[in-house]
Amino acid sequence: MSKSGHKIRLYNTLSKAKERFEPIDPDNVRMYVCGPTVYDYAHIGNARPAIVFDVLFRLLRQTYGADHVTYLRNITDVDDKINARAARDFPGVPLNEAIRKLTATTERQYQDDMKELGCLDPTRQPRATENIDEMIAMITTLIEQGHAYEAQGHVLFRVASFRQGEQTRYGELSHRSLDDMIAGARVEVAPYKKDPMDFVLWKPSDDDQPGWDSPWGNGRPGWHIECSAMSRKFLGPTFDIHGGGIDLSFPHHENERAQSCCANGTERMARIWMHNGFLQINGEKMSKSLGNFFTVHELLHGTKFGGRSWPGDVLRLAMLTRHYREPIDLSVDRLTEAERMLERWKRAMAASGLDFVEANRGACEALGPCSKLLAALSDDMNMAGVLTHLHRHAKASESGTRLHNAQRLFGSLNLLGIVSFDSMKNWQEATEKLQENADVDVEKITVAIAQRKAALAEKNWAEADRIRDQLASEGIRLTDSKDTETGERITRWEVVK
RNA sequence: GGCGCGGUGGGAGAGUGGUUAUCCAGCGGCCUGCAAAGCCGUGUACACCGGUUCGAAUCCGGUCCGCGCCUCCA
Repeated sequence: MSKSGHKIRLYNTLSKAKERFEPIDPDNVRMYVCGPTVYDYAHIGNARPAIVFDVLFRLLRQTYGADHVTYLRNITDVDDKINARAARDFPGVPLNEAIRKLTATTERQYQDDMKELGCLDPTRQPRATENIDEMIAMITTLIEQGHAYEAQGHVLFRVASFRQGEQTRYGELSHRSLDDMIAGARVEVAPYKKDPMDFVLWKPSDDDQPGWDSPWGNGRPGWHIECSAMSRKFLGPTFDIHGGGIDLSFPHHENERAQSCCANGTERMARIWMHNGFLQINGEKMSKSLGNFFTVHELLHGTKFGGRSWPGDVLRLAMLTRHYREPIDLSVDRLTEAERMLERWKRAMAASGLDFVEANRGACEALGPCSKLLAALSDDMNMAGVLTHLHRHAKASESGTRLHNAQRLFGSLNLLGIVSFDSMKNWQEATEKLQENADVDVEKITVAIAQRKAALAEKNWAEADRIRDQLASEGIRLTDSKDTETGERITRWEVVK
């Protein structure tokens, strides 16, 4: 049971069912998510797992306490794509230096992008190149225990050795049998493999490739081993949640799991395996060849998508308008709808008496989510249910119990990382600034409103409308409302951009 | 070829063996001198064909269509 009383249920790819989430250690809930390979700007598809698991991170922090959750997201900075890109972008520079430059810049871009999307920093973001020793140690163990073998400078994992008695365990996660995989394999099998499914743990490096000394000569790790080595180092042999995109379930996660269980002598690597669905653009798979490939940076700052840029909070909300396990279609319509929703919520909060000034920071940040919303979120992150409750609070804060619902709305949006005290403060200041900076004569407007009020009192509709139209032509919009107590007409004005 | 996922009203998107999802748009009404905003009400929806059932969009079988993975990929 969580400290705040709600029960979290999560869908486990391994069991193909929603499971009650029971942390191994409630004082240290541990989650590992596969992070980026830093060779280029993150594309918008990369943003989905970052956002989805950030929401889960926030839910876990809310449930078990902010100091009782460890979220690890790795940085893959050794990879053949990186080598190729470094050589291309930094010709004439020694490869190691070129790689360092490339990965450092790309990683910085990634961090900036994710921050703009409202993602908290994971607890740790270990780099592969800083944990080569741990990988070598793990590979050594695997060889010693007969789970791996050396062949022509390569070290390969013996897939058939991941078993329980007579029962092979390889394929349990992605739910496919070894026979199926071999039958359906379309890749040529390297001659040094004893079995077609065996995969690389370590491979030799040429002089023009990054390499590290190892018992098997100068070489570099295979892709899968880094996650096994780093998760063990920072989270231990068995942890609570392993996340990533659905495309990673095979072979990456299958391989990770085989390596870790064999090397650690454990039955399980992670208790729950979670996978987010793929992102599409206007109904098509995003790919460079289709010309519908967009980076997070382009969406945030460029004009390639829909002819304009999109704020991080809008992108985040749009990304959360579909259940994380389903494919999501990103389109201008979806973004526009998210933007309108968000705009309405912000207006509702501001109009309901929440004032985002520094003096209120502590009180605002202490506001929590509504319990029904939390229950929906805890049900395998049922965002549709979450959105329903957000709408309810927005509606109620516009009409009924205003302040209370605005507080719930803020507390909920804040939990989801869609708004924060600072983002609302900036929004509020920007709105005020728009009024202040606009080239308007407040005195004149005040007089005009008074004149219109007088005209209205005489039921001189024509004159009243003329004044309103005149102001409208100057970019000032008047809106009337009634004082709920006295019934008196209240006229507000705002600058229309 | 193998494995898997999905097809819900004009659009988005949940859920569920019998009871309003929700949001946007539309329509009707309230409020308003009129606007704007807001409020209330409103939809022949659940790919197709069979089967189980008192009752299925929800369970079972089949068909069609779309998609993903099996190769770097979030």
